Amino acid sequence: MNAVFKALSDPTRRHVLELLRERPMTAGELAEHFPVSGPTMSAHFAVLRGADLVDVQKVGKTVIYRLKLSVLEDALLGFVGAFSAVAGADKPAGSRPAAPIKGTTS
Amino acid sequence: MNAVFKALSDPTRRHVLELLRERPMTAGELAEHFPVSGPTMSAHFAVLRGADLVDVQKVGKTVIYRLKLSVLEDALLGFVGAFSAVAGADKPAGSRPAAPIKGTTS
DNA sequence: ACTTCATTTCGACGTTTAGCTAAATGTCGC
DNA sequence: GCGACATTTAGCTAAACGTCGAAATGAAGT
Repeated sequence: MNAVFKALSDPTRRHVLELLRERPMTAGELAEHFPVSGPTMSAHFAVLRGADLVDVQKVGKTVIYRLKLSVLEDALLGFVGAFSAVAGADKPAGSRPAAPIKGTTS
Repeated sequence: MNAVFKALSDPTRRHVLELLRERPMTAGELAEHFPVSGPTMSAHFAVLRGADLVDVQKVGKTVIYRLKLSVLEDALLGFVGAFSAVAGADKPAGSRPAAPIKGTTS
């Protein structure tokens, strides 16, 4: 889960995931959307694989990347869900900040 | 928004936000939860401030940090919301992956 | 077999980051 | 004003990161 947030910390990788949201794409197809070198993109893909955010399928001489939506959701919604009552994520009842620390607003 | 994901990429900072979810806390109070030095924590706080994820209030010789939930939600839910139909985040209708690329699962 | 194409691995480089200690800043009680 | 306390700033080191070009791998096509 730490790996997911690490993977998400780079704009290029987030953009890759957004592209993958529409449809699976090959490495080269994805790479066309970015002004960086092939090896750089390959490194980004490796990070996404390491976070288990994508599925890989080798087809001939191309590699198809496919988004693993559930992993993204589990990490992101699991985290935000703990903060606010949203997304069906079951969060503890006592989530409403009430204790005004020690001598703050008084 | 990139700053938010960057801030979230560190486990310590995520944990700080989780602590802040319960109630506002002072820098020292937060720092007690982590095995790192004060200055290191201060640097983490600076990142969180830079991402606008916390509000700061100086009270006497202490500094109170307060979670800015809406910023967290905007970034996180805005991102996940674009992927799946969840959290009331309005996402485009054509989000269902349908095009099976070229010669994939066939 | 040889070439070509798609992608990854390797080795290097510059930047960023998390961590530290020491020192500075600011606030309180005396 | 002085000393104690809370926090930040400054200056540093080591590790991690994003990027590259060159080389390696692997699958077709000829």
